[in-house]
Amino acid sequence: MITLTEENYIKAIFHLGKQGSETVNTNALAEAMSTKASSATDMIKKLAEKNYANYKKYQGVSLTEDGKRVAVNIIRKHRLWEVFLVEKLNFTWDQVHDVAEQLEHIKSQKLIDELDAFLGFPTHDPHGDPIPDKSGKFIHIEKLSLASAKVGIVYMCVGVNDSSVDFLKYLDNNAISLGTRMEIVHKEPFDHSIKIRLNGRELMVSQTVGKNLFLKEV
Amino acid sequence: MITLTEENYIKAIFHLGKQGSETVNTNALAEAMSTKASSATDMIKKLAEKNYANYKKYQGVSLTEDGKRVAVNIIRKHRLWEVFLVEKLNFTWDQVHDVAEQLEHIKSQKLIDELDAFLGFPTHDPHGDPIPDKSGKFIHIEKLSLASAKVGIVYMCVGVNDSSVDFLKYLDNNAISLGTRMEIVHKEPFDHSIKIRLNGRELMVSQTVGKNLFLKEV
DNA sequence: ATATATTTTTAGACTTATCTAAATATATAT
DNA sequence: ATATATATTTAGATAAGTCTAAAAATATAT
Ligand SMILES: [Mn+2]
Ligand SMILES: [Mn+2]
Ligand SMILES: [Mn+2]
Ligand SMILES: [Mn+2]
Repeated sequence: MITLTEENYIKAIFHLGKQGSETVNTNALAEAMSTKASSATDMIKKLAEKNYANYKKYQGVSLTEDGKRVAVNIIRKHRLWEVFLVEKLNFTWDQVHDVAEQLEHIKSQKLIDELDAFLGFPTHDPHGDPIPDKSGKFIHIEKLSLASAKVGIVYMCVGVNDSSVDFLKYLDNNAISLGTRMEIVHKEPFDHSIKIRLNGRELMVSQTVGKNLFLKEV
Repeated sequence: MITLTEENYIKAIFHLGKQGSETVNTNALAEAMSTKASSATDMIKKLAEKNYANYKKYQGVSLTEDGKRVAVNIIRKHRLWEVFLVEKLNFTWDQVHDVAEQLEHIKSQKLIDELDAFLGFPTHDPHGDPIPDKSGKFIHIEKLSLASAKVGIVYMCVGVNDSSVDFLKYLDNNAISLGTRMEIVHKEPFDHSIKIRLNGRELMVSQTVGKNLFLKEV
């Protein structure tokens, strides 16, 4: 039996440590969990005790195979629910995350299998993030950030790095969504801002935007 | 802020005390919550403190208007999710309750409003229980138990009193579901068993079944 | 009316997850 | 190499929800 809190820590270790294999610092984990380092230490010990995490004092934490399995399953549930909310319940992509944070902890194998089928076995969530299949495999599409895109080439938007409400609304306000095509017009060396052309009009975006928007060549 | 545990106690008080207005014994509440009377006492105090419950020592507990609002909202969510699971995700009526027990605690007004609309504003759950509308109103249809039905009259099954897996599977095995029509053929005075006719065939059911199946005249 | 049984509450302990403050280990700078 | 800074762990408290055992109140029986 695994608690909701344990699940959330495991998920955080997975995300911080590149799929849970790299070692994660106690402070980084505490920061991600909006808690104190002492609390993180307590939980790390508990996860190690339960064989979800590898831990040596002062040496950071990583996930065991069991821990990774748990993490992937929660991520799968989270992203499937996000698809459901957008596709079936008229949520926008900036409204789904908080609800999915709750829904991802519902325990029922049949529920998630049926939801997957009901949605037509989606491979990506509303933010372009891949949805692991039942066996835990991610479909990885190669993508690059707008910041590293090349002038003169046409790309399609395939994801976001930052899924914050503010960023997603910024994209909405500028009519950028998954599938939107854009050409890189100019990259300003001074402040790394980027001029792009989409749907005829030109738009200037900051380096921050550039780093948080994922593209692929079309 | 209200915890999951508080919500479950409030729901139990509501169900035990006929919509929360009648007074509920500490022992009955503990029994319903599968816990000890001392724990129930602690929670009753807490609910009274938060103005969800009326409580005088040794005199039992009932819900305040606030408490009733909370209870009705949870019941609304529970039953809407049950409809979703049956209508959209191929769950059978004996599979939905445990999952709905989890889903009913998800907090998002938009989620429940949109789910309601997505399902076509259903008025009853898969067990025939009424779903309160957004304002908390129940549509009450008059129904009677099979045990109190009259010989020679034709009825339609509209609900169950006992939603246990065993009872629901018993009904499945005997091809009885919501909407099934049946005529009362004979009521046995000795053990109160009942002979009914449905779809041409005759079936003998016990008094227990009679008390747990709800009908209305057609 | 008094004794007995039942119900309910209280007292004190335990678990999980959190916190603050202090101690200890590791990393960095001179 | 030693001092200083940073990161991590430990110690001790707190709050929520639970438990057992004992005390107190209420209900029932003779
Ligand atoms: Mn999300
Ligand atoms: Mn997402
Ligand atoms: Mn139910
Ligand atoms: Mn139901």
